[in-house]
Amino acid sequence: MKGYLTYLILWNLSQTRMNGAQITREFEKRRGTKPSPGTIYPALKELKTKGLITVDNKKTYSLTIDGENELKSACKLFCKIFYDAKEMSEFCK
Amino acid sequence: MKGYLTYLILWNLSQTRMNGAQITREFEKRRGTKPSPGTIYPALKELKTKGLITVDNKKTYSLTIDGENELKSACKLFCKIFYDAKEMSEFCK
DNA sequence: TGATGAATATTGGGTAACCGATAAATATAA
DNA sequence: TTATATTTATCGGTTACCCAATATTCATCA
Repeated sequence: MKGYLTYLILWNLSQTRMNGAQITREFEKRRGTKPSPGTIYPALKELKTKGLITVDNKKTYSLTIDGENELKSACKLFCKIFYDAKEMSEFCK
Repeated sequence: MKGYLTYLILWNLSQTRMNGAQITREFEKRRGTKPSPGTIYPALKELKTKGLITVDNKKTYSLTIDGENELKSACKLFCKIFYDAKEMSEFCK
């Protein structure tokens, strides 16, 4: 299960502003394992380059307007692909 | 968003037995675009090699016991990673 | 102030995941 | 049967995705 990292960074930042370490902990909760710094910071850098997130002087990241729009599209696609996620959660009980 | 294909093949086969063309159509519905045959058949082959699915003489694929167990674990992980999928679906409305 | 740990960042890959092109097998029907 | 479409399969290649290792900056407090 790869490929969801960037998407989840945007999603997390849409809920609350965070720094890199907080994002890392968030992923640890979700996946069980900590993502490597070599995973998280290049990802943040790329998102910044694309203008989807911004950083303040305290290294706190937050979504831009473009980032929110991007997340919205990604979110729509996610929900379309996994439209039956509810049944999945029943299945694995 | 990559990495969910194998997982969704297992999930689809847990719902109903299917051949390669049907699986392809299922993905077209979910993603909007058809996966290439170069995507779907090697994936099926690998799952068969791993003993997670079987094929009958009509090329109809179905889950094995191992496949069902594997799916269950993958499903649990999926639900853990995307535990707030419901809020996501609200977000992108 | 200096030291120690935490957070941030970069670099250089490795490989899983997927695709396009092509070919072969199978089904459908004319 | 012949022809046409559909399905199945393989192969080579590309890239997205992520990691480990290392370096640097920052924060905290003795």
